[in-house]
Amino acid sequence: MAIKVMVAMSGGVDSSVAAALLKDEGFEVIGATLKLFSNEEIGLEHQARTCCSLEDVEDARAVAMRLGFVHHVFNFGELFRQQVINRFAASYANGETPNPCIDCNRFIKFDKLLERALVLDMDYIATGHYARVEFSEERGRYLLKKAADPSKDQSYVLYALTQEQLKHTLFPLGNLKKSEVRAIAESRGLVNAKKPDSQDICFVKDGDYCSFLENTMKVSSPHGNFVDSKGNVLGEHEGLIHYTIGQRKGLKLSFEKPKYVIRKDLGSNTVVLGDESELYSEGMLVKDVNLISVEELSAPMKASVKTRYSQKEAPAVLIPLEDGSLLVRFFEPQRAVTSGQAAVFYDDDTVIGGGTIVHTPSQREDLL
RNA sequence: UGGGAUAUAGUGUAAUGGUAACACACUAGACUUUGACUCUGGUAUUGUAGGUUCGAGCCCUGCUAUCCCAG
Repeated sequence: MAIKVMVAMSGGVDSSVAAALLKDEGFEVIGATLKLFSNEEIGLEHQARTCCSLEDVEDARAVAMRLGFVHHVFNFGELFRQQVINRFAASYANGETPNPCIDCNRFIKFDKLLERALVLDMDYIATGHYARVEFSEERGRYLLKKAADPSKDQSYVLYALTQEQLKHTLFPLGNLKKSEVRAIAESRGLVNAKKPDSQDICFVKDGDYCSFLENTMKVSSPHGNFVDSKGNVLGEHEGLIHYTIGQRKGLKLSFEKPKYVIRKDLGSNTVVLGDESELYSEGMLVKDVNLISVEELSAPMKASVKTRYSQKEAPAVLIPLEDGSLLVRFFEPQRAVTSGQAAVFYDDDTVIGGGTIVHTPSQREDLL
């Protein structure tokens, strides 16, 4: 009997090609497109184009039809709002810089969608992510690995997957290059072969997350002062949510040298500016840790650590703490380590695990 | 309404009298989970009115503005 796979299809080229490849390999494929939000919900005109627009659903459906398999649309709007959008807003309101894609993977695609797939008697779900899953006999564990194409690797946003989830997950694009994927789409005559890569946060139109937070989510972020590390007032800022650690542009202030956001203080509603040199951290605390390649960490371990998406990994030591969080010490101080962002630990191309960065300079002293 | 000094892009500075430079900011684009970082471009005829000179930001005069000292 054929192995059954549900492919999460966004309407983009990647997930479409993933479906095509699985079909070629003889899997019994069902396509599923998730309706995650409505335009009204995210403060847009009914007609406006977004990633969950009707066009995208139609693209996915067209591909499914062309390749000859069934296609469903699931409405996960309520869940998406709770688990992704609300968490995103809460994180910003708390002075952090969140990564909603990770939550979407963790709570929606690889949780609720997988659950539904299993209920429908599927063996696996598959997505168009650029990453690889392997089972290690030696460890008796499923491993998450980087994609063969390092420039497209998305293992960073998948660090939160559990063994149970990985066991039922396929990433058909893990060994392909983006150009190869486009070529396959082209040769199959898929409608979205030339569709631009998606980027930015899918539920925020034009990258304007500030107005989304303030107008749609009603997050209040009053103006306050820019100060230097000594507390001298340098100017007025437009609300904490407008800034992230390491930010240089958009401060609307000029000095002899470029200034960067080195800290945000929720209590005093101030944004602290400083020189590039003040951005570096010796280490950080990581909470909500999910481990993949190992069951648990009982002793300090060396790893390469990524503190932001598309940022180079840096060597560090992971030190397990009693409450399950990790203390991470870098070999070389790292730039712009930011609360709310994910820290992902690698051993070469294998994901050891990851978690959420909790980091404020004031904590640095007692922690390190 | 006494004396002195200065006046160059949004900001801070540069330019032996010879066709305005640098940094920051802003802006366009690339990259991008981050209007982030980074990268590549773009943006002023020098407070104002005259004068000297082949030629003035640079010299001279008036005006205006600002700063300092004295009141």
